[in-house]
Amino acid sequence: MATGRTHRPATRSRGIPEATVARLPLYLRALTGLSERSVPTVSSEELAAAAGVNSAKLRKDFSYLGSYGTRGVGYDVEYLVYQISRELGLTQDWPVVIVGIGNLGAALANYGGFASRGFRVAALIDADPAMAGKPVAGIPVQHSDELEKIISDNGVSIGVIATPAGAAQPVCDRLVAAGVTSILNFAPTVLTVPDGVDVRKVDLSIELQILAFHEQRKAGEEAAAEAAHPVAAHRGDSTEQGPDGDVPAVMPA
Amino acid sequence: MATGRTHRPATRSRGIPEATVARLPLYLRALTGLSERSVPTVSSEELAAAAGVNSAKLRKDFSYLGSYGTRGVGYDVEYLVYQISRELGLTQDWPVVIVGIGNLGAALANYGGFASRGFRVAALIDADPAMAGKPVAGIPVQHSDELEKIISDNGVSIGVIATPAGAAQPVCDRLVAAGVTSILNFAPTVLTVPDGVDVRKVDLSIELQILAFHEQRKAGEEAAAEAAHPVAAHRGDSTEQGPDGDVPAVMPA
DNA sequence: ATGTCTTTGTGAACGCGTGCACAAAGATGG
DNA sequence: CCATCTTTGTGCACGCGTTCACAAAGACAT
Repeated sequence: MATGRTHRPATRSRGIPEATVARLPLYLRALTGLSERSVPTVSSEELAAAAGVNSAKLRKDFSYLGSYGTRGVGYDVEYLVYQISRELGLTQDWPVVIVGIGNLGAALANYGGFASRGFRVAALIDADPAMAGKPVAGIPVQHSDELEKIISDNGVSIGVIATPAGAAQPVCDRLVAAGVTSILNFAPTVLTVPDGVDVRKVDLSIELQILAFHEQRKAGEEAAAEAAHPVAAHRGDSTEQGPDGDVPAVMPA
Repeated sequence: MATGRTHRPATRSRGIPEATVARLPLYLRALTGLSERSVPTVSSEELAAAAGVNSAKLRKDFSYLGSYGTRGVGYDVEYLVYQISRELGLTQDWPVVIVGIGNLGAALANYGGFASRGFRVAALIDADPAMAGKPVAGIPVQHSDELEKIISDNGVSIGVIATPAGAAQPVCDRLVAAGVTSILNFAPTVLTVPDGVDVRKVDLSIELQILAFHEQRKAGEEAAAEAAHPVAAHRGDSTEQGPDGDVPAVMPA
């Protein structure tokens, strides 16, 4: 899970479990697809398959929102789209700022998934004076000096940090001081924020490391299987290097 | 949590809980920072603070790896870096391919966090013939036709998908058929893969939506607090544009 | 109206993850 | 060598999340 919450003691906001909230966007996307194909109703089984989850889980998730289904029939697609959108707060307009317009920041500015979901890129901000005025995704980049003014003029409450690691905390502090209360952090750093501010972290490197762990484990099991069946030698890896690589220097208790 | 696992019934790989594995990269980063500053040892309390977690949790996490600390002193930084790296499989070289060299793919190719952690970008692949040969991050982009050959020649087992949503599943299928067994997916789609293949998902839009939910909730509470202040309006939750917006058309059971 | 059939909504059980609190272990000083 | 002090490693309890399994609810046909 690439999610890094920041000190909210498992608060179930208004009775909706955090895990459920995290899945609502998934359902919403699947439903939007159905809606575009003019599918009128959908069963929990079908929708669950489209969203890649268990149908029981989906039904329980929806039960936290209310009784929006019809037994024997399923869920009305349009109605459910509306209910979930409203629950997530996507029926209103969320101006966001992106700070740090490097490769990643530019990618985010160009990302279509924002505008289609009620998010509006209010401004792109970078510390490099050479970037100022240069348009990215049709929006002129503004200098960091303008940060506080931009936030307050546009009523921005959500900020995206795509700066290098070193700049992240200072930028974060300025965002918070200016009134931002939700931060999506792409910089590989642990951000410290006051109470009441939400931080979510996306870390590309961490995701890859988790994959590497499982990959290594799979390679190890495969090697063990090969040792049992010395014939089927797939993938000439290296010289056998099992899951432990070499011998641990300290014996576990 | 930007994490989307794919059908692994909470398998605790080799006794290490999934939640712990997800935190190991976090510890590793904090430790690397200490190592660069030549700090010899660190206590669980200090390291936990640097990694942004609870110290008890950190100690329990490390206990799954073995007894690598010294009571009364703490943990040896260098030794711990090595142990965690080995556990995550970062002592070996992981060639990865990035498919889909748009804004995001380019950002990933330029991302420094990969190379420094045992990952090597073996190839950049794109379906657009116009991109072929063009260097991105110093690596010439190759055409999709070469995909299978690249994977097998380089022994690639980890693939990164940064294509548009529509192209993701076909690309995924080809990657898997060619031998890739771990996939990091940035496309906003649910990927279907055979057993034995790991998928992790990073979805920028979903993270923002989760933030919007909490933001809305905060705004609602704030409004409720304001409503309570002026004349102490008890339970005025119906006419107020609170967290519910408008009145639900269906009454919950 | 009655029965059958489909699908929801949920009570209950279970398992994982988290955090507390403390005993064990080792360092350090006298 | 003994006492004290620091910090680890972990047993235990608790709460959240997941899954099962089924009763209730409604559609639909007769």
